[in-house]
Amino acid sequence: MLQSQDQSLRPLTTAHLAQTMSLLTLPNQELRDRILAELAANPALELVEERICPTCKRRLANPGPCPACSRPASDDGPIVFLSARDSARPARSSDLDEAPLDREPAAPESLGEYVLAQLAADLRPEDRRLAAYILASLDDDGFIQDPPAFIARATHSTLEQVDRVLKMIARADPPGLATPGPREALMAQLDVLGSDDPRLALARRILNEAFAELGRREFERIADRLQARAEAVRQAAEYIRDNLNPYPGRAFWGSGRHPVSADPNVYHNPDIQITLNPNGGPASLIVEVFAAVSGWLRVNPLFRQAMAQAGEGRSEDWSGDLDRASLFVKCLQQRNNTVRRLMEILVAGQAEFILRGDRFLQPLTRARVAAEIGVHESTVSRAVAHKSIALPDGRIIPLSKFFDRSLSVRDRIKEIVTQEARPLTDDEIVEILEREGVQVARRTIAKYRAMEGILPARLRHRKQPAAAAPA
DNA sequence: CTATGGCACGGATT
DNA sequence: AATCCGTGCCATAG
Repeated sequence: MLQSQDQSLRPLTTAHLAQTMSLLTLPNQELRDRILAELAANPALELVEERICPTCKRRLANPGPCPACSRPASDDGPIVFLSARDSARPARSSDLDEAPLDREPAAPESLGEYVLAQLAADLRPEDRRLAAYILASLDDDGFIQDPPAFIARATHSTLEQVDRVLKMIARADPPGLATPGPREALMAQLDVLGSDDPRLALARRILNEAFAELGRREFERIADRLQARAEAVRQAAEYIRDNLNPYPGRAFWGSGRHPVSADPNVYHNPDIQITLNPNGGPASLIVEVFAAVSGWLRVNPLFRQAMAQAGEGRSEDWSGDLDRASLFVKCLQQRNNTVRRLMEILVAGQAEFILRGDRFLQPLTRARVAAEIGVHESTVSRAVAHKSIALPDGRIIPLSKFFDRSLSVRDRIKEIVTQEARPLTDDEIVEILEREGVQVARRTIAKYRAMEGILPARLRHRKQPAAAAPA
């Protein structure tokens, strides 16, 4: 901790670089913990309260005018800016009235307060106490252990009331809270998402009828039972894994301390969100890079002042804090800056992909992006790693998908196969793609097929819907 | 003989 | 420096 010798110099460049790199890799969930730890340990750091843009109601993470609103409406280019973390939930007017939100965001209890604040407007006065009781009874995973009847008795409420409030809570921001277990949490999240993703219907059936098998990844067995294609089941499972979270209480407040159950089915709240710009043209997007904490960090000016006034006796102790604080702030700014520039390029180059789906992903390498924004390619690599992004249609995908060379081809292959009149061999698929200007090796088609769970031509006979029934 | 899956090499990523 | 991914070559199933 104390490295008193180093302080004479300013070896900040290397330390700066190292820390920036390490921060860059962190997703918001973990960055948040990191920031809170730093705040607690360093009195020179200060968390300044967030501001809310008066016109568009967005929470701003930086000083200065709101970038989403200060742009002229005629500008159709993408708008990329930093916004205070608030995950996939659009700003609601009711939040603004209850302005003092998580100022001290660490305490797990505040998850309840956070949800309660959202519900405040819609909640009948007589249900308020009930909601508070339920939220207080949630366990760490966000589940409610007690059966509704028990709650009703404990709070002198009717079962109808309890059910209604439970439903409201389950639809609130970390969706799926106050459900009895992972399965119900996932189903509640499906209802909230309600996008038009084709995998959604099957996902719902799987949760309903084959939840245990899903946990064991027995896709073939599920396909059998539901009379569906194994490929479709696999995709639905993928959708569940990417977009839903079986432990709604954990994802929200960071998984740092929990043993995180080796369950890979945990999604992070997005670190970035892209929405359509209602004021701009059809291709105008708003990109919000969420800050990890509400408000913005700076070196406490009072602390700096106090140090200047204090005698020399104390100042060494404090200057260490001061240096660390300003270093930390700089690193954070650098991280934000890098991510912001990265997103500018991604949105500019991949608008089609964002708006129209996997097929339209342009081939893009991290190296090219690195050259474009003038950083080392490993920097881009770190900026992309471990981050997730919410697309306008509600899908939440890892940021690295933007660099997946095979995505568009795999998507095309899926389509070709579903539309084929007779089973096409890998070589024939190669030819089709060739004619479309896409050059891939035959061997690669085989690999992609495997990835998508598509059977080889020999084994996939006719139609797609229900092919696996007879014994 | 043809369509696929296994193994290994070379470039890209981390 | 370690690892991942697209490909080419080869053995094998049908």
